Amino acid sequence: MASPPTSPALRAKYDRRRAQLVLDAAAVFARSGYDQTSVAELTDELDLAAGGLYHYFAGKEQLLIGICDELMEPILTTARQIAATDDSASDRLRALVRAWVAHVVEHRDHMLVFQQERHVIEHGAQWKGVRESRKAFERLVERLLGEAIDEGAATGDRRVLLSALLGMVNHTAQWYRPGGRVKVDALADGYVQLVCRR
Amino acid sequence: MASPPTSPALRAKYDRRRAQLVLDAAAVFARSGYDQTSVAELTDELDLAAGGLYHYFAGKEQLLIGICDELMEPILTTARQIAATDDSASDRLRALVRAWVAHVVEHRDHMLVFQQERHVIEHGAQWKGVRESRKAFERLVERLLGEAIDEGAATGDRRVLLSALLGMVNHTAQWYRPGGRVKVDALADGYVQLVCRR
Amino acid sequence: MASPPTSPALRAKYDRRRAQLVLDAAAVFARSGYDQTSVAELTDELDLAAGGLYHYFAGKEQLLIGICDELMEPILTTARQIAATDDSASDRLRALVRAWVAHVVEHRDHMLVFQQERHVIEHGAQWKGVRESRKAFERLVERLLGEAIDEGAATGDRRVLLSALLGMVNHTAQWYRPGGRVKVDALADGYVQLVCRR
Amino acid sequence: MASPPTSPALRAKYDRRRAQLVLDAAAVFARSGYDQTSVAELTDELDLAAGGLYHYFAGKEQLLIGICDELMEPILTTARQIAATDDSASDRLRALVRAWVAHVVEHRDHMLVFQQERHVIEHGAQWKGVRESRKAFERLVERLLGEAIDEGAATGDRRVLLSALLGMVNHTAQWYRPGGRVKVDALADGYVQLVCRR
DNA sequence: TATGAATGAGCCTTCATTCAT
DNA sequence: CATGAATGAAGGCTCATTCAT
Repeated sequence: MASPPTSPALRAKYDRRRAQLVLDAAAVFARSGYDQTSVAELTDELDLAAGGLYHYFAGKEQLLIGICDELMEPILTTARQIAATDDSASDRLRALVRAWVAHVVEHRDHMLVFQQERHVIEHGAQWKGVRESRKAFERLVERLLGEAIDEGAATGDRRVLLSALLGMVNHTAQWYRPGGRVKVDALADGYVQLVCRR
Repeated sequence: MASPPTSPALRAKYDRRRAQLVLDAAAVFARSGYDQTSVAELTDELDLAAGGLYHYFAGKEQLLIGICDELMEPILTTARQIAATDDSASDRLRALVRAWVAHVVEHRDHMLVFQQERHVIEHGAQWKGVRESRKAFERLVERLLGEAIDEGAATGDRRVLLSALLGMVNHTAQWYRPGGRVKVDALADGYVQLVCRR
Repeated sequence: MASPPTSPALRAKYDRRRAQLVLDAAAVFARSGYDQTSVAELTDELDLAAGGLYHYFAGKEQLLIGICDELMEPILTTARQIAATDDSASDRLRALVRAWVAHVVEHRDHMLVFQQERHVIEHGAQWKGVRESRKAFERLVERLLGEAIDEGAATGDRRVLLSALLGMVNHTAQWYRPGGRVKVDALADGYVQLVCRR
Repeated sequence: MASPPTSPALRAKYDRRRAQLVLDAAAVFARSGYDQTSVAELTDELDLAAGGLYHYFAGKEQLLIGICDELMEPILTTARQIAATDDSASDRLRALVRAWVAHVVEHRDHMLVFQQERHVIEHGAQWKGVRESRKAFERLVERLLGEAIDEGAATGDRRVLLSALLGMVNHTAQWYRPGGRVKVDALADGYVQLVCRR
């Protein structure tokens, strides 16, 4: 892989291009499968020659890491901010789920790619960073659920509630299409009600 | 691939061995990844030489189909039987979710492999049968949920409830270990309560 | 490969079976191709299990050798007898070509298999015997042609006449079907006329 | 297989290389046998790494098709031109056989490979084009022979004469070496005399 | 003799990656 | 920066052959 340009102007252009490539690649992988898409097929769709990709990424896997990072980091940051407010646990939970569902819907391709390669990500050494982000996010949700239970806003086993919430929200990527009958916030609120009402 | 033996005695032995291979392969794939496990690695763990697999399966993918069939068919049959009883919708739903969660837990390996290869299964032509089974099962759950709503046992959007239930139950395979604190039936009942209580 | 039985009665039965297998294999190979037919496919058509073949032949190639021997040896013997008579060169040539064409037609399968594997036979060390037979036969035809030229029954370059005769007679296997309009002897006589008339 | 370059300059280079590979492969296969030569052995002799072949050909068989096309198409075109002239049938026949023998001699490798794989070519579905060319050529020769018979330049059964001519000319590849005693045109004329003189 | 499960070397092909231009 | 030809390791699969039954 070539090093990025050092001149600031060129560096900005380079970074823009790189980010766009991650985005486009996410779409291609979501549609055609990460493993099932060869670098040749990918670069075809990216309007790049086979070798051109390696100016921006050290390898195919770096693209996958880029996709996962774009998926995890913003929602983790947002979740931390929401969790840190003074609202009631159930209010913070609702806000978090809304942001989370919106993020999943907006990053549907990223999510689908992440789920395709879940097994690899959970086991490979080079995936530690992504794994840590996922775990941090889940712990955060779990803490909030615990507080909601303590508050009386939810009942049941915290671990079970967490798993249910993770399952239902993440599964959203498999079927939800924006612009359909169900609005994102309504969907998020629906999920929260399932977990919170007694 | 060799044809199966025609003599009944040998055929039974052949079928037993084949079924066991599917079972063992599910375990290997669940642990090491379907795509990440070469046939050589697989047959190593199956105590077979590389070519030996092809006496029982026409290709690596047939193994995957075998795994998916073992996963889908029994639960679809069971679900149909449960749905056909005279109990109330919420009782049938609870029974179905109990059976379903138990099946997921007992076939954890199968489930994890299925989820690994979900993208391929949803798109490949040779996967039509497996896809139909999945859809039939989901329609069945959806119908039951609709009845539960009509009965007043559940409230909310049927489509959303369906997706939530699918998400939470299937996600169970990612974390649940039998012999832990949470019992299977309690877990299933917990899921049903989330969906059903008002 | 198991050794043949020593008891004369059993040995005769064994030899009969072996000869029949060569015959049947020739038909299968002629139709489906020697290289394109696996031992499994072959033994299927021979009503034998895969391993059964190895009671009669040390390997697939021994079958091919058997086919070639059945093809070469009788015609070589016959040709030698014909060449040794006191008839004129052109009469002996006619007699030889008649016998030869009849042999090719009756052993069409053998011939087609021989031609399929001609390259292997011409180069492999284990094929020396078959090669020698072919060369001996061709030398015999060449000598006869030389005599026919000396006699004035034919004109032209001996080497060219030989090659033409070999080409036309052997090519017969590619198209001739017994029972058609052209009779075998007429065909043979036609070939001889091409070579002999002035 | 990679798609050919779109830029005209590169495309020309690509086509040149591809054509040269077909030529070189014909020589290798003629010597070592198409079936007996692994892609690894072939690419060794082609000064290419194992995978490199697949930039130019979708598979080993495409090489064979390329070889056969180079063999059939030029002679078919030439034969059509010769047949369309106003010369007498026997003159056209002589011209055709001269061109044909020259082609066989110049494409000895192609011819030997074609004959090696004759069985496959006559039966495989993907070989229809090559088969049609062969048949078209043979029909053309047959028509010319018929005219020669009608003209009184040849006598005998048209079908037999055709088969004889095909056999002798094609067999030439098995033994003729350019630079020997017999010149190509003399050889061709010798063949024509066999067929034509009364 | 006969069976068919099992072997394992070898095959063709794919594909992420490199590098001269 | 970009190209695309070339690499070579690794993959899934075939098949002649062996051997316990």
